[in-house]
Amino acid sequence: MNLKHIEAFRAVMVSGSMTAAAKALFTSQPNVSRLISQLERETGLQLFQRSGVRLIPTSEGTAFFREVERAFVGLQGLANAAAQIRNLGSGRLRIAAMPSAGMTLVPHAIKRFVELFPEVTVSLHVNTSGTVNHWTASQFCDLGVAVYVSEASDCEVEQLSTVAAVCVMPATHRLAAKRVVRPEDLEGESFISLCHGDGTRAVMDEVFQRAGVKRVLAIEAQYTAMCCEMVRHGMGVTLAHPIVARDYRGPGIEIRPFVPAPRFPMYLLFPPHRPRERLAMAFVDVLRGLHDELLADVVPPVRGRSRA
DNA sequence: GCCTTGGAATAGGGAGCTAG
DNA sequence: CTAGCTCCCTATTCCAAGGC
Repeated sequence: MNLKHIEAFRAVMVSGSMTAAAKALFTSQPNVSRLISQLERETGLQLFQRSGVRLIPTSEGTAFFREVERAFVGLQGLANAAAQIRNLGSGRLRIAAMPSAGMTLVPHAIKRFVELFPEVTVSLHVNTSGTVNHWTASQFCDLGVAVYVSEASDCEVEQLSTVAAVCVMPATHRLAAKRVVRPEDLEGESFISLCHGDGTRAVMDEVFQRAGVKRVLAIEAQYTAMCCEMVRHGMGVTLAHPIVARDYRGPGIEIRPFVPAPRFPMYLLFPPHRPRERLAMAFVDVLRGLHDELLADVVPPVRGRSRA
C-alpha cells in the first residue's frame, strides 16, 4: 500500500466514481481501477460493492475512509511544512560576525529582518574574524561577516563594503571645532587604540607613521565598541568604523571625517560546497540596504556607494 | 456509461562496469 | 574511491476490448 493507492481511494470516495476520480487525479480510469483493486487485495478489505455500473462504498470502505481522512490531515501538514521549507529553508538562520559588525550593524539588520520574517529564528554568534571564517567553513553558520578572509578558508566570499574610518572624540574636545580631522591634528593626543595583533590596528598605525605623527598610546581595547565607550568617558580619541561610531553618537561624543582615512573592509562569507540558504540571501539584502543607510546617516555620501 | 482486464509503451531505480 | 554511463528489471500508465 502506498500513497497512490490512498490518493486513488480517497478520490473515488470523494467524487463517487472511478472516472471522476481519474479526472481529479489527472490519470486514466483504468489506472484508478487497478489501484483500488490492489488496495483491496493488500488490505484484505472490500472497499466498494460493484452493483452494475455503480460503485457503492461498503461499511468497511466507509470506516477505512475515516482513517484516510485523518491521515490526510497529517499529509496536509507535511505539504505545509514543505512549503515553509521551500520559502524559508530550515526556518533558522545562524549568523557569525566579528565584534564590530556583530554588536552594531548585524543586530540592526536582525531587527529589520525579523520584522520581514517573523517566523524565522535567528541566532547570532560573535567572535573574531578568524573564528567567523572557521565557523562558516565548517557549516556551523549560514552566513559570516568578517573583516578578512582566512587563506585556509574555502568559504564563498562577497565583499560587503570598504569604508573609511571616522574620528571619534569627546564633545568637549578641541578637535570638535574642526570639520575634518587629519593625522597631524592628533599629534600628542591620547589615542585609544585596538590591541596589537588586530589587522585594523596595523592599518591605522601605518597612516600615522606615514604622516610622522606620534600619539600617546596609553590605552588599548579589544573591540572598537570598547574604544568608543572609553571616548565617551573622556579618556581620549579613536578611529572607528563609522557604523560602530554611529551607535555611540550622542551627548558627549562627536564624529568627524578623518583624512586620509584607513579603510575597513567587510566580507560576507558563505559555507562552501552547498547552495546558499534563501534565508541567508534575504538577510544579505537587508544587511546591504541597512549598511548603506547607516553609513549615509554618519557620513553623508559624496558620490556613489562606498562598496569596493 | 462505467468498470475490469490484457497487452504494450514508458519511466525510474538499481546493479555493474569503466574512466579519471 | 567516486562519478558517470549502460543495461536490465520493475512499476506505472495508457489504449483497446469486453462485461455488466
